[in-house]
Amino acid sequence: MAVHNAEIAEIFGRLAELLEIQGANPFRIRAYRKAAQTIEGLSHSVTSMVTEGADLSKLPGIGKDLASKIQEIVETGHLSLLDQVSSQLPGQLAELAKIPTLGPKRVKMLYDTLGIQDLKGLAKAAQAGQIRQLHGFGKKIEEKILAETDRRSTSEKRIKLHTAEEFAEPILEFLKGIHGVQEAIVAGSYRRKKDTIGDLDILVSCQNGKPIMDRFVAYDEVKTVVSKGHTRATVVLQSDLQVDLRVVPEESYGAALQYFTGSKAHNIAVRSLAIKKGLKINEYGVFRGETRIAGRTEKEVYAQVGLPYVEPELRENWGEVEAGLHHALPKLVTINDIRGDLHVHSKASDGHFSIRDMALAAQEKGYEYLAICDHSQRVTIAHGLDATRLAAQIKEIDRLNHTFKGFTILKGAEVDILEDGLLDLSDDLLQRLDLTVCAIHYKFNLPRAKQTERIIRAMDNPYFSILAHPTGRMLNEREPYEIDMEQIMAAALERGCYLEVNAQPVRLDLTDLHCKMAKDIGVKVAISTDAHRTTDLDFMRFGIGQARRGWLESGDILNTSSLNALKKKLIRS
DNA sequence: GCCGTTTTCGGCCCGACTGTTTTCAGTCG
Repeated sequence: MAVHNAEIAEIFGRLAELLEIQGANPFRIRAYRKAAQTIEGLSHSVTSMVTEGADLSKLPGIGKDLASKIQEIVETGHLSLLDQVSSQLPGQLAELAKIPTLGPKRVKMLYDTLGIQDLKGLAKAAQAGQIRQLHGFGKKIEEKILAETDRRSTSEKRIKLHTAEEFAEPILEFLKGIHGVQEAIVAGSYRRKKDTIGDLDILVSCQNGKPIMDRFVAYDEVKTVVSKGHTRATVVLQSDLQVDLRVVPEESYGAALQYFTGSKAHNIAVRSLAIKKGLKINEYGVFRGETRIAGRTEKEVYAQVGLPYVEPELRENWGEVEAGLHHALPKLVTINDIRGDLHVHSKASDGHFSIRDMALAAQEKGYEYLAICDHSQRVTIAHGLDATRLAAQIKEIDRLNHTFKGFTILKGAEVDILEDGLLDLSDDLLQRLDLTVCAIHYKFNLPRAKQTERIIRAMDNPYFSILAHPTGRMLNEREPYEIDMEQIMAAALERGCYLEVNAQPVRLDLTDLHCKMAKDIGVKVAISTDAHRTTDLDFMRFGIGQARRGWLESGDILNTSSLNALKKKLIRS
């Protein structure tokens, strides 16, 4: 049984958390965290690297010791050191440390003095007023713990980027309207276009922060004020979304934006570069001794440490710092590179608009083409098309195309991949289409090897063009099904097939890391909205964000091609 | 535990805010 990268990362992450509570050397803890991150960001399976005899200690942040620990995990499925540490400390202690105001030190204290091991015990002790009596604790901390243990039982999830926009944009408008505000921007993972957002980090530049803080905490959606100073404040909205505001003077805006955009790991890497150059970077600027030598723009901050501007989507410490030093950063795809959408629905299946309306909307966006891909017959819940209805749709599209100039509707279908890997429509019919997007809609729970085989067998069909929403995940709703993505991508490359980055905010599937894997393997992807209504075509921006996080350039994307080039690429050899 | 254009030891990002203190540890981002 192959151990996945995510599992190895998880083991190191858990170990780091427990070691932290034990009070181990913080830099040793950081080493485990960094290793976890490195492994999570790899596009190649560590298990196969071990099998191939690759030297793991060549990986950044992984030395001799961690290399042998990885080997142990790959070979045995677990890490004896973690087992040993877990036997000394109950595993749930790490969960407690995730509660605001509780960190490793306080969790250790609670465990040592009151024997608290889990959320339940914590809530009980807080209700009994035991916590406030401990040294270093008090009434306020106890109240916060109570509030949090209450809240935990109701909600606790990262929200989708799309949802975050709905909160962020109005707050931004509100802040921009305050007298004295020069610039206001949402930084953090929102700016890095992560698929989900834990909280909103907003940065404002102005000369005097105090009045802005006063207005901010009085924003009408604010439920509680967690903290408030002259330059930083944290509030929680009615919706339980946390919003952090940071105010800096204009001359520090770039440095603050860089700092506040993160990621944390990226910032550590950049600041380490600065140290080597005898510089110090903080949110106010880049300093040599006491003198500020940069800070107004992000670009000049990066320039001081010998880096070109790094796009926010790349700032994950997934190799962008090294690439920047070697002038090898990708020129990321932008929404303007997109020439068409290769997966949309019409009301023939579960869409809400006619083919003509969808096409007009796509043309309005400046696209050259749009592929209508309604569901196939098996997907009855979406009113999938059988052979007769699809044949009629093909004729309709041919007719409609005569009415458009400089714009082409492509004939497609979202074909269900049946359990045995066959496609849900006959080859006779499929060959009359310009392309197919093929997807799994049923039987999500096959074993990994079977599911992988199912998809690859489907790709054997000469009319398979694009694997749609390849992992099937739905953010906060459904886990991805088990597949060997590397094997699938290699198979797609071999057969002249493509993978989709489904731009639906709830899907964003492929993930960012999968995009990076696709680039490494050399298989191209289609960024498609899976639109069910005309306005859904705007989801393209989320797909673009995801692709950019995966280092993809215009040339890595199928639908940046002109219509003619696209048609050639869709012909399987 | 990692790492090296101060290289095999001695560093490791950096500052704001809170609560519990009475000068600062702990937490957070």
